[in-house]
This record gives sequence, structure tokens and C-alpha cells, in this order.
Amino acid sequence: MSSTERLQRYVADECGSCTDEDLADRLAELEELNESIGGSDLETDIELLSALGNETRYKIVRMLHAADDDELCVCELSPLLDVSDSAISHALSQLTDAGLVTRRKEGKWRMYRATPRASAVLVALDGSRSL
Amino acid sequence: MSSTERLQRYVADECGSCTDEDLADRLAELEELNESIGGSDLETDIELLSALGNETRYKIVRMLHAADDDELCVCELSPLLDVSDSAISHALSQLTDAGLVTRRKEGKWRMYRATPRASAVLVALDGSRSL
DNA sequence: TAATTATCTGAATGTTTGTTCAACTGTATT
DNA sequence: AATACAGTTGAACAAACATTCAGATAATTA
Repeated sequence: MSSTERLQRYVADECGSCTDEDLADRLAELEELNESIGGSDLETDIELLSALGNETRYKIVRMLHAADDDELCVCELSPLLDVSDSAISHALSQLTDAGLVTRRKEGKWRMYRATPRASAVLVALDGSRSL
Repeated sequence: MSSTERLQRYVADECGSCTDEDLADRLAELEELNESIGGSDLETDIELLSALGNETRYKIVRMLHAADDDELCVCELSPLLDVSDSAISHALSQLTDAGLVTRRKEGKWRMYRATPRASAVLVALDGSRSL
């Protein structure tokens, strides 16, 4: 059973009948919905979301966001995370790649800061919690 | 090397010196940052983010969001996703658990709709793309 | 220059995830 | 009742992931 046959039966169910033309129209509508996704950068968004969707990385971004416009160094993040420094470093690399944090060298310390995009997403999460 | 020793050296680097008291103060500050994360429901957020952080599931939510306040049935999602119906069903279950979509029975069809929270997150992603 | 420190990197590995297949449930049609 | 259909569920398994360990790198200090 092809999936358009099922769609045809669904449209018929809705409208009483479904000519091939009706079906084509509906498929075009759906295709349009799909096009509208093109406006978002699918890959970038998914990289961002899956980067944030992990406890260690989420906590890091939360802390940086809570630090407001202050940056924190790895040595400040470390005491509050119960994973190795290596894990933290891997996490920070992935967050940097995903555009959620930025890095700056300061002598032998590395300073990290949440990006505006990271903050925007966290604010949206917080604001929508009770919807 | 314990992580608080490193933090102590960092604070000393910053301020010129770091007594045990200075260190305790800084640790307390950081702990406070960490507490502020308590306000967010960590587990729920991570479930949501990792649910959205997958191509199949992201596309589904995007389509439902693009359909605005209209619901779509599985038979309408299926033609635009190149995975099996079973995969779509698994995806929809996970999205439902994560609070990103809602389900409704309509005869033998199942209708799905994006939740306000899902829309809020997508809007934030779109709005922050150029920040 | 040698030693120390902060962080990173890559390989290794146990765990989780995403998809499919096969079988099932509930609904509609004949 | 029997059949067809829409969608779900659970087991299975390859692929992707998260963490750790060991060693590397770059900056600082002795």
C-alpha cells in the first residue's frame, strides 16, 4: 500500500469523494508545508537542539546563561558537574560547534560565554513552561 | 588535583590572592548559579530538546507547526517523511511524551497537533537565527 | 630549560538511540 | 462474521553517543 493511496482514502473520508485532482491538490498543500521548513536551517537547528539535549551540556549552558553577561572558565564549571574535565571539554567543543557558547583565551584559562541564541532558547523554554 | 584547588588558583590569579574564605565565597556564588537551574525542570527540558533534536521528529513538529492550528493525521505526514510508518509512530509517541504534540482519535485516523510549547521553541529558534 | 598547570584531543568502550520487521489492536467496510 | 485498514507496540540490531583514560598542547612558573 503506497502512502498516497492512504492519503486518497483520507481525503475521500473528509470530503465525500477524492478525485486524482483532489489528491494532487492535497499533496501540493502538504509539499508547501514542507517547503516552509526550508526557511529554517534544519541541520543547524538539529545540531543545536541535540547539543542542548544532554544533561552535562544543558547544565553548562544554564550556568553560563545564569551568569548573565559574565563569562566563566572551565575551572568554575567543573566543581558543579560530576564528570571528568575531559568530558567537560568535549561538551564545550560540541556546544561551541552548535553556536551555543563562545570561547576566549585568557592566559592559561579558557573563558566561555553563552551566545544570544542559547539565551533565546532557554528563555523560550522558561516562558513556555506553563503553557 | 581537586577541582577546588584549581579554582583557588584561578581566584588568586584574578584578585591577587585567595584565602580559604575567598574560595568559599566563590564556591557559594557558583552554587547559587547552580540553584537557579532548579527553577527549570531539567529533566523535562532535556526530554523536550532531545526529542526535537532528531531529523524525523524535528520535521514532524515543523510540519505540524506550519499547519498552524490545523491538525494533521499520520497519513498526511507520511508522504513527506522517508521512514516507515512504524518509525513515524515511534516518533510521534516520543513527541507526545515530551509535550511537543497532542493526539486525538478521529474514527480510524489519529490526528496530531503541535503544542504551544513546541511552537514557542520553534519561534525562538527562528527569531534567534541571525543574532 | 625543566616542571607545572589548564585544557584539549583521540582512541576505546559501554550505553543509548533510530529504524525496521513482525505481530497486534481497534475501527470500518463487505 | 470476515476482511481490510490505520496506526501502534515490542524485539532486534546497527549506528551514534557520552564518558573515561592516556597522552598531547600551550601557557606559566621555578
